[in-house]
Amino acid sequence: MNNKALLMECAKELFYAKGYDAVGVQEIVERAGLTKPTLYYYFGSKIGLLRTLLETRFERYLSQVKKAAETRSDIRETLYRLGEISCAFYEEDRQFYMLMMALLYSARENEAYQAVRPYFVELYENIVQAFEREAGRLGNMRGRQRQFAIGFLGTIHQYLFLQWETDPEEASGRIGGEQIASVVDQFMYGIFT
Amino acid sequence: MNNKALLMECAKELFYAKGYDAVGVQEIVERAGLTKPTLYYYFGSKIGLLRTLLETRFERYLSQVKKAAETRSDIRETLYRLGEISCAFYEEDRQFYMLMMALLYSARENEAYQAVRPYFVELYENIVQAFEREAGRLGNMRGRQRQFAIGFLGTIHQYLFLQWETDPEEASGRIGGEQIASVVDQFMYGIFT
DNA sequence: CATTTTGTATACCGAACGGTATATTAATCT
DNA sequence: AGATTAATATACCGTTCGGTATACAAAATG
Repeated sequence: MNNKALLMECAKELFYAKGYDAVGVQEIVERAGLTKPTLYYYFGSKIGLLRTLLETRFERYLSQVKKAAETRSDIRETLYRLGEISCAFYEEDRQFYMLMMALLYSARENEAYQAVRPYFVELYENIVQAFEREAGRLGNMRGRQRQFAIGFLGTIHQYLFLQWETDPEEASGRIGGEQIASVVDQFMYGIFT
Repeated sequence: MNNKALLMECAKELFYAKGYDAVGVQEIVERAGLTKPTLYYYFGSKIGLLRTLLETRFERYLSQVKKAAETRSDIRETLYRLGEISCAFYEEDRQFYMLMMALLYSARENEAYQAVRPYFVELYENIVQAFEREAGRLGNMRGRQRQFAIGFLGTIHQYLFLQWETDPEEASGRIGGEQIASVVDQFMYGIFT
């Protein structure tokens, strides 16, 4: 692992454990066995480091979501696929997933929140689109696509958070596909009745 | 409003807007038109201020939850009641509610997280107890009371978060009781099938 | 009225903060 | 080989951080 990647990994671990604001630049470079100018050489600033970290890790997830949300198929099928993708993203790096959620829930005026926000907006809008297309076909959503999108993302996250509380470390292995299906089913029940 | 209450109010607003770590003691006292020794006179430390704030506002909510969770009645009825109490708590001070949630989602090693944690543990354990009693009557929960408790709290929060996203300020007025009922119903469907 | 308690301000502390000017080494290019 | 660029370190910057020693005023208490 080169020093740039090393710094991102160390920063991720510390941001996850102590929170973005509570971690100093000094602390990050010490963990990496480097010095401050090296960090500033690669990232320009502390927030630049966070931004690069988010970009690197979130982009692939987002592109998968985009593809799934654009694929014309049954809405239930689309939601299954989105659930699977999200779980895979969670399993790939649980710490990173939880860091993202913590940032999402942090204060609006905070730099760290503003750094994650665009990614979640894009994620959210892709889900909205999926419901939007379904509405064009069924016409029974009464403009509640945005609520459904938030609700769906919330439901998935709630399920993953439960997994996390049960077993934070990666011991238990993959999450079963049929479990995701039942979560989606439960969500669909709440929506279409 | 006396200076102690004033400081707590200013701190709440700033913590909500910028995050606990991102707010300096200086900033709090400036907003209140006071000086640092006054803050330290009342609260001893920055974290002491947060702790006092949480204690003051959370205790009443918690006592209501306790009462509702202990009351022997149909589980559906109990969950309705808990949903109502939680919504009332949210409406009483939306900023404070969102601050609490942000703190709950913040990093484990963070002082601020450790300050809210006990309250959520107690909240959570009261909900577990309610399910526990229901299990004693029905015996069909297979030890999943803890999961149900997290799931229930998550569902309620998800609903309130949706409200918040739709209208952060207090314009829209009270949330209807029948809406809460339908949220609880949806949750119950997921659990008992 | 004297004394103690409560509440507030001035002025300061050492430490840590994010960030940088400058130098040096290691690798790449011509 | 010489020049250039990329990558790293030493040592420092001013600012802000959480917190405090001290003094003083107002209010309560004897």
